[in-house]
Amino acid sequence: MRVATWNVNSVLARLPRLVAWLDEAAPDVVCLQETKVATDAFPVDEVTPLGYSVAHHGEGRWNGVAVLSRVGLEDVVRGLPGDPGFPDAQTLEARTVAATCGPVRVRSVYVPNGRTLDDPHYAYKLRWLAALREAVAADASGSRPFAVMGDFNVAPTDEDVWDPAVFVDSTHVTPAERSALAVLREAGLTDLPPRIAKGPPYTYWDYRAGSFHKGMGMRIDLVYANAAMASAVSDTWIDREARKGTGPSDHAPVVVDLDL
DNA sequence: ATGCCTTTCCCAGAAAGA
Repeated sequence: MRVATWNVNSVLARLPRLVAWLDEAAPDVVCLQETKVATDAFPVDEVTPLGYSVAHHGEGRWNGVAVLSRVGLEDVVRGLPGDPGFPDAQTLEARTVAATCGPVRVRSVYVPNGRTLDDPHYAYKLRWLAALREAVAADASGSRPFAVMGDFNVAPTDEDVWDPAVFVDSTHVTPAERSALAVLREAGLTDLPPRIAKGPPYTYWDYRAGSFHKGMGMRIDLVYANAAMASAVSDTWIDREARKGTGPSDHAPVVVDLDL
């Protein structure tokens, strides 16, 4: 079984690349982030011919997450219990959706960016991660294979950033953000390390300044698996090919192969 | 110099991304 996560940076703008990638990589389950369309505006008709059912949680211009599955799609849960919201609890953003796909359960996440350390968005990011820990606790400690995967907007270690000096006093690398991930793992989750194919295991490269070709990347798209899933992993890899060519997302997919 | 690119809103330029 193959599961994957990919921040597509607009599912409509990425549709040709997404369909081609689904056809080629043939994942059984895919978590998407930054769909940037309303819940009922997901291009379902474009992926059903490939065998996928869709659970989408969108809001329009920003954010938006989905689970695509060709092995069943049940018990869909949109949103996050205890979501702090931004800028307030009355304004909830579409940043997570969970579903059971055959033998596994997955949760697609698009963690808030944080913007800058003195921005209210940064405090929101930390509170959102704390709420996520509570939301995944039962699945993480269960016997069914489970993973929370997506764009965490945190580089877990300095090895996950091309130049840590550039990120001094920036979001994505602070002790508080990394601690929030550690607390999340304490729920019973393991960060699946991507196999090193060529160079560092980055999953994101800024569109600007030729970052991809200069190797200026970060590993911020993560798969956090519980024990039942981690023990079944046969391979974890980053599909750098998807970041090449015409009209790519700025993120590459992370793919996990399972022997269940 | 605080952009360099891409996407959305929708046709002008702002906001956001990380």
